[in-house]
Amino acid sequence: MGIQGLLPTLKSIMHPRHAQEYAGKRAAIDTYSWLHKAVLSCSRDLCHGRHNDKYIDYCMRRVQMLRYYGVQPVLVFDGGSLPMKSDQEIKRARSRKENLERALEYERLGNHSAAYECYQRAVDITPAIAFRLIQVLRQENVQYVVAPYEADAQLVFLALNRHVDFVITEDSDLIVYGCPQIFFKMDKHGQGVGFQISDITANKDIDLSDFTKQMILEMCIMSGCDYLPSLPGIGVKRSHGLIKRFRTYQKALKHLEAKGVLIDPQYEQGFHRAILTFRHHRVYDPVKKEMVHLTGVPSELDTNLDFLGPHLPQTTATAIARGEVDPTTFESFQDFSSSGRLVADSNATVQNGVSNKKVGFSAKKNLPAINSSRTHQHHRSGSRPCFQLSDLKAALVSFLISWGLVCILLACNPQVESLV
DNA sequence: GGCTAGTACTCAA
DNA sequence: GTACTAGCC
Repeated sequence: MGIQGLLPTLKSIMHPRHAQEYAGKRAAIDTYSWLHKAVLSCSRDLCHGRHNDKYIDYCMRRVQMLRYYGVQPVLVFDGGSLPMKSDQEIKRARSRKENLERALEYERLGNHSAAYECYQRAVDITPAIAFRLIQVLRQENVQYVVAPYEADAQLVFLALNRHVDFVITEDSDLIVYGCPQIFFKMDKHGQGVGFQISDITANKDIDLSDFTKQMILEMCIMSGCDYLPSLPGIGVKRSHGLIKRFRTYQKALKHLEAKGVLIDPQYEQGFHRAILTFRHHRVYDPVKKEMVHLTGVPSELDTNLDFLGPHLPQTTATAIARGEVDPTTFESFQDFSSSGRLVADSNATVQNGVSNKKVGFSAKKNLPAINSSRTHQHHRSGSRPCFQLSDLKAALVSFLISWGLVCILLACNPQVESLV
């Protein structure tokens, strides 16, 4: 759900941007935010378990648009859900079920437009739906990675470690996770609004000039987030005022208690957990090819981190990241059966790092989730490997081929022109 | 003024 | 996931 009311309070530092302004850069994409809209055009079929490519077309058009403007996309998918979010998941599942029942009823009564609306609310973005898109990404040589848990944390990991230059999303949580550069609300033409953490000191609505990263995090959690509901009557403005005055959430809570506000004893512990969840979320490191924390866990931290979700063995984490196994069931994804429906083979599971023979997607098996050689090329940190001459040649050849293709397409296909 | 809760919206023929 | 807004404190 993100942080309610956060984006409007940061309006003064949100600037209209176009995808072409990010030419030459690499973007990590919150694919869920695309899929969420993309499935609307074919929700009825998806609710009935029938395949419909429209949502794939939606995503691929955006991929092509970004590539056209010189932006290299890396699509990031959500993985398993966290125990802390299970209540929310149950509520959403119940709401989808109710909407599906309503849709079927409206359809029986012949009210197709009402049924259609309910189908849109009933459609669930399953790992199988994501997997269909991943198959196309593989064919089109588009880089992707499936996060072990929340995509948000994975997106920020890629940005903080310079695997990408910025993130494309609709979700305000990216700011809470500390993402340095975000492109919000990008439409099909490539228009959206840009956000840079370095501008935060210039914000007008709420003064964040002396706020540290930690204070922004605490302000956001206090105003209510996915991992902790806010105290009654506390939104962004009041939590900002409290953190500005008291600097830490502990002191702010003490002040509220002194004023007679009743605070559940569990609340402070929940606050601490929420902080740790944002800071140390489990993500996949495409270079180390293993699960790591978004930011390193200090050795003195003796808290049990089980609420971050279990640590998965390297083979499992890699199979998930590559989209070879379902991140929620660990079952292997199989190709489509003759009926055109996606089936997961229940006999092919990865458990405790011991992979069954069947695990692994047969086609283009050796294509990594994020091609590590490419990833290395784009490293700008101290650990950046040497840039090889063969890489330069390959890059030059692929650049010339790409531009040749663009020119041919422009000459033959008026649809490409419409992207401009 | 700020928060809450409700509604509407995202696609695209 | 978002934005907008009526109604409440």
